[in-house]
Amino acid sequence: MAQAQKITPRAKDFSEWYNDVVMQAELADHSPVRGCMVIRPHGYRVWELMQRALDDMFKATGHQNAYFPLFIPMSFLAREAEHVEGFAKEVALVTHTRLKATGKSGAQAVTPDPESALEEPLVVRPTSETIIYAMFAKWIQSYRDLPVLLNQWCNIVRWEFRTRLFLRTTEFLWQEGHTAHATEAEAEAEARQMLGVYRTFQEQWMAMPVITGRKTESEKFAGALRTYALEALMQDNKALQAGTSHNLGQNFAKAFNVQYQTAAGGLEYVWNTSWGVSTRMIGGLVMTHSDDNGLVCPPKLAPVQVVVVPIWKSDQEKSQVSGVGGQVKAELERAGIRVEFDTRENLKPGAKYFEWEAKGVPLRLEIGPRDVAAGQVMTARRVGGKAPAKLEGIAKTVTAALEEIQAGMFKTARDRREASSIRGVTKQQFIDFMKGAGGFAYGGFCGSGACEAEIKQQTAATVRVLPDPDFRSPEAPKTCMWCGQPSVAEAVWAQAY
RNA sequence: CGGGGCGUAGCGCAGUCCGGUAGCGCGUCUGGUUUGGGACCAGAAGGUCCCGGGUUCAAAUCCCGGCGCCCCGACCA
Repeated sequence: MAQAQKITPRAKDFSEWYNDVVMQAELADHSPVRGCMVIRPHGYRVWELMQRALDDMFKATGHQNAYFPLFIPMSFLAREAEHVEGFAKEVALVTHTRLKATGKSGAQAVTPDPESALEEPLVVRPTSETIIYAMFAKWIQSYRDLPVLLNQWCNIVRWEFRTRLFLRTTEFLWQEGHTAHATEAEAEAEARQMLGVYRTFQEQWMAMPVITGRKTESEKFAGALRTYALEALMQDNKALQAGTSHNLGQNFAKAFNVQYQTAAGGLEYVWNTSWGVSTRMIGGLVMTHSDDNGLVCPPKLAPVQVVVVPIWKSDQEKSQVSGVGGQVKAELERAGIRVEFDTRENLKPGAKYFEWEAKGVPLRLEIGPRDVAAGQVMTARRVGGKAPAKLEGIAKTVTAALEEIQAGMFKTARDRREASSIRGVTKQQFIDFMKGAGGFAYGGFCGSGACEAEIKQQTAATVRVLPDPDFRSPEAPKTCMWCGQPSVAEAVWAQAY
């Protein structure tokens, strides 16, 4: 309820709009702890639906779930030089194991008991490579033990300066896959495979178009050999990194001594990968599809796919439409559709419409006396118009409509992204583009970190990915769009979240 | 860590300049009438005015000192 508040229009203030949509769709709320969020039932349901789809895909590609601890010995983080460098600035530490009463009141009533200081502080995991590979070292002896294909669903903590609901919070939920392989080629194939899984999920479930590709040195994961990523373009033309997959090489294997005996009797380090997506995707979902009326959710991830709203005047009409509404609900449920029958009597139908629209329900069925008489319901799409539908075969009609909505959302989002992309940019076009509306800019790149840094400094744009073949321009650029030196790869730039 | 905004009922805000003991809208509760795009009438409940000190006969309001939140930038998934 409480639908009277207005959502700030996107055009007025995109950040405010985003906050309003998240809050009014009841996806999440701010917690008493700065930078942390509470994921509310409606938002958590979206996450559960995401988890289920992804988990099925992980299982189908041979992975098993496991769980590793929240606490990691501080020294573990330090074992891989690049890794510790990457995370040192944002780890939370556990230094004591108990509190002591001070006799004061309020916030000063308790204090860490100095007697209980840990000899070695524990870090709250910002990611689990170190503790997982420490365990892999115990479990892996022979080439017969490989590959190891694990995943865990968990929370992690990164102490961020500035946070935003779902997009960047101090604590967030994610999954992290961790694998060990006998050869570099296998590890590379795994990293690429999982990038493909993410792409399938984001395109087909989230209806969010992504560009896949490789990260440059400056953007890759701390400790990885190579990082691959998926980048989506939000409605404000800023890019969102929606997932990453890393070929870790033997960096962690060497740091944690993960070795195996080969068939020939030699001793080799394993090759690792890690890959993850997080609740950040929910932020991506919001900023890809939603409008000034609230959340727009693709049917496959909508907690409520269909809402049935009865309309009546007299008691007789009420019992009539309620009967039909109940039947429709039951029939849709039998067809596996997530449906809500909104029988609340204290709200007028219009108020219900606004509420369910803010919550992103893709399809609404209105049933009034006139519909009952005509053997039909009125269908109203969250995005798109109203049309009557025969009661007979309603489940089929609705299923088809949901599929059409899902496909339509992907197409709309992809068209929008393409309309905000330019290819083969020159330096001046690039500067103007980034200063103006922004979006994805494709151009030649010399590969130098110096060029990258200068571009970032002058335009706030970074290389999002060196795109995979599916996304490259028909003609490979010959020179770096910035410095004019020979291009080593096409790159996609954007200002990013 | 810089720049901006803000903290008063569950939510959104007015009142602060110019001190006089707190109000509006929405929501909530009760009863009744309503219901094809945000219902109406009547009644009711609900507040340490962010915290601490100071000035004053009197502080939401003035002074000093804290704390917290949001937005923008630097850093980052």
